[in-house]
Amino acid sequence: MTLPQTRSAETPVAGTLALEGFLPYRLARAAEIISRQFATLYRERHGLTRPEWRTLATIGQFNRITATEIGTHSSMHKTKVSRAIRALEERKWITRQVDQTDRRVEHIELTREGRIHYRDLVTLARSYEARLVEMLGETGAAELEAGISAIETRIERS
Amino acid sequence: MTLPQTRSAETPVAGTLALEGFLPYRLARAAEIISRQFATLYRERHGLTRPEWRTLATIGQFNRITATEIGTHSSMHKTKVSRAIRALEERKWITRQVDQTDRRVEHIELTREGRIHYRDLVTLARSYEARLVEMLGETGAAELEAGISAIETRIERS
DNA sequence: GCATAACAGTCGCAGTCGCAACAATTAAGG
DNA sequence: CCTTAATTGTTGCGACTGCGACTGTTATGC
Repeated sequence: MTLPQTRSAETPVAGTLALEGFLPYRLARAAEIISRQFATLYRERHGLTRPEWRTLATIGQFNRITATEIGTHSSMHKTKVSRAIRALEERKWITRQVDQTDRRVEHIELTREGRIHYRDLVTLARSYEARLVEMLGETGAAELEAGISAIETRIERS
Repeated sequence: MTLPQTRSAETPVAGTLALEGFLPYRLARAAEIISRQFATLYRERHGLTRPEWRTLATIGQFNRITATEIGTHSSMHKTKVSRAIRALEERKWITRQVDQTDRRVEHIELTREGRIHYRDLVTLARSYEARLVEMLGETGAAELEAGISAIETRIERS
């Protein structure tokens, strides 16, 4: 697959918008390319979906955490988190225990097996990120990070 | 909603990956924020979904185009395009006519009504993009574009 | 000319998504 | 207390998604 090009057959029409130059489209497309590429790795290697990967990454990062906190930290809707947690629990990669002082809350931790997979995922993630930076070049990667930082700090979320 | 923070309650654990610093995650998140923000505009104003917006934008850009070309240009799966085309046709924003020399192919054009909405969408898109660049600052926006360009030119798509 | 492959677009289906509603529990206000 | 509001996590549901199979058509190779 190649970059979306202006069709060879016809010329763009005046008074129009060039989709391939429109920043939100380009950003969405770039993110999707990277996301899919990385997802292929953890899907093939661990059989995880994207929500499951994010959930596992968050649990591993904090060792003991609640579902709501996972959602906040990984920018996922609570139903996505809930379903990912259930899937990871069924694989016996995590356990939950109800908080005794507030029984609405469940604390989630990795099992021994979960920790093994998490460590491997961290390695996978680091190596993919390194490969990505290498492909983009130091300059390109730095610019991308700076641009993303601008979004993170300057855009108010809906 | 605020940026995902390291939880105040606990400190990150050693040997882990910080999701909030992981480039693919940050990129996906940034794209989603922008995408949602812009989608709110065209959804509220024209009642379009994301695939419909991309499809309409592509048809308007080329004036006369086929479904396959729309998919290539807008990076969308052919079923997504097919369904978006049907929805736009039901609104009478587009028409299709079968190519007489190759009857597999359909040429799609905007109707008068479709063109009216398209022009408004172009204005909406340009003003959102301008607002976005303003929020990011000239530097931030330029860096973001450069980073995206690096992805577009250096990453081979799956 | 005929069989086979390639291609355009559609559709059925199973999986995923987010919203709204929900049960269970705790917090807040009088 | 006791009522009402807020919070945590789950679930039902309708909408959306991509895959593979399909129809109809054109291109290719013998």
